[in-house]
Amino acid sequence: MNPSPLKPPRNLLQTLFNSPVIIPFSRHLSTSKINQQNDLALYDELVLFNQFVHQQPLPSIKHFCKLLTRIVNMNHHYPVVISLIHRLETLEIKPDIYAFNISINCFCHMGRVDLGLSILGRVFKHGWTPDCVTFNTLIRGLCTNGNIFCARQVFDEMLVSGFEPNVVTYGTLINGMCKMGKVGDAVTLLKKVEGESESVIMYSTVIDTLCKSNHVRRALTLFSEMVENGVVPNVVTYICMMRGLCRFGLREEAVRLLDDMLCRNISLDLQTCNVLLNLISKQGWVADSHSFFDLMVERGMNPDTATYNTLINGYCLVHRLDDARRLFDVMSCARDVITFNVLINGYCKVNKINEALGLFNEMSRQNVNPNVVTYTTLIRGLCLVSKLNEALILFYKMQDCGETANVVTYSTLIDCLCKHERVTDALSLFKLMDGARVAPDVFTFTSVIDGLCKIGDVDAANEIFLELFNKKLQPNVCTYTAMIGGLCRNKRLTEAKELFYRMKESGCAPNVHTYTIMIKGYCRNGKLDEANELFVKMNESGCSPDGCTYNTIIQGFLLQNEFSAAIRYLEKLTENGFCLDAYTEALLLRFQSCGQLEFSAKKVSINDDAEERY
DNA sequence: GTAGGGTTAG
Repeated sequence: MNPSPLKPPRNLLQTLFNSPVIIPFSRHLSTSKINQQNDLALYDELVLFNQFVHQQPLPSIKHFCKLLTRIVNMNHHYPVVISLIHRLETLEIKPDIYAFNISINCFCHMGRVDLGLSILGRVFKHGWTPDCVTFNTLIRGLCTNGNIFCARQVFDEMLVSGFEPNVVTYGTLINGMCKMGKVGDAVTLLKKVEGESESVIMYSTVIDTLCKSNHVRRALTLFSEMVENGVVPNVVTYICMMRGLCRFGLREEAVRLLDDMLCRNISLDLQTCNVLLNLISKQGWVADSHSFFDLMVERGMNPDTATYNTLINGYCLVHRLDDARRLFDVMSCARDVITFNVLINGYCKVNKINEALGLFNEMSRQNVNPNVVTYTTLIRGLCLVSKLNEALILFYKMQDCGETANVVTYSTLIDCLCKHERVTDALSLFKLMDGARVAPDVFTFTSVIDGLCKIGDVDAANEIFLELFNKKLQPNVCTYTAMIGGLCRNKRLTEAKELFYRMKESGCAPNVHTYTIMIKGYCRNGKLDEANELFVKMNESGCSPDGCTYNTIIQGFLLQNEFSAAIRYLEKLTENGFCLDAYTEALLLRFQSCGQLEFSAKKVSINDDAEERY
């Protein structure tokens, strides 16, 4: 087979270095593959480099540096640039500080900060003076490689050697500290440079880190301090702050921040508006997102399809399907596949499968092609209304239509089959994935593990659990909880306990479901002291019990005739505004009627809908 | 050559 004329030969560099003549190369622009275009662009630059090398007199090092920068920016060809610089040296073209900085940057990006540092030594050896960029590049490299300590040392070295750090130096170091979770150090450093107009970037970095590490109040305080210091927040600052406020459901503060931003007349583009709109919509604050939408229009912005999709999704999230539909009908720009998917998903979530299917049929009339998401959404919708066979038919139909099922499609079906106790069907689908070359993810594994546990086949579940590790996947809290639950239900308490502690050791925090399942396990095995102990522990580790946890522990005590403890928990349940479930209520009545328990059931609210989860 | 955020659906 002939090699593709579009691809440079593999030993390109070698050829170029050894060749005294310019290599002829015919270009074919018909290619559509991006990587081939990148190869072409690189090839062109390499040809140019080769021309430079053979020019007399030689172009200056500046010209070479410009070329090298282009190559780096093109597609991060760091090793290529390193070898080109090496080639310059063999040709006795003296590198300047620019060339050294480029080398350091390349080495840092290749994860070889050590080599970057050795370049610094060579800079001194050649009698050159490093500049701020030299230090900044090294500090950045050290930070991204996790060596904040060394980065700090370079920074201190800079100070004692009389080099003046600039805003970028501080920004780089602050960013590094934030990424390493040392936000306190970052704030201290930030205080040293506050007031600089460019410090908005540093403030944004710290604000973002605070928000992402659950310190949204501290972020808000820093935001105010920043404004007081005369630093004007920009769109980035607002987006970071808004995301934090939305994540913690602080609606009032979020709306105030949005108003503040609009008052400042900060120039907003459509894309930024869509990002903000998405944040508000995802919270289900439809009234706020709609007024923001109106404001966008007032300000002369033309909402695009993404704007409408975001807004429609917001209405769907709060189950206001009629409003979502109205927007869908009146939208002033073209509907795309996402518009349909959003609304179809909205209908599916409220079990309106016929409306969802109606929209699906509407798609072809409007010349919008359904994609894998459309099919997966509908499959999920069908499963939700227990139409499993129809879901399976659609699964095969989508593939007939040329749409390939992906891991989400498989996982959705497998999960639904498991939940309907059709574990054998789920397993055959699970095995089918291998042949279809679709790699199962942690969600797929969790569904299968849970399904097997629920039908009592804990050994099979455990095998799948081990397979997950073999596939280099990391179990999440649901995976662990499913497995622990299975072990508990099968009276394999010691193994369950072991896994519970192993989960914590691996850095996966148990949630309310995990704790409740463990508590139930203890209760069922008559270990009420340990159940009690864990109940206290879960509170201490910041995980609040829910109604199900209370019901579980009350049932445990009642069944062991530990009535006073049961009543104590019953009171706590009431205090915290939770309800009894049907089973707890029946137990209470049973013990009351045989005179073993004196308790007025009137004091507690009973909720027949409260489900027994485990 | 060096510092920050975000792009709608399962």
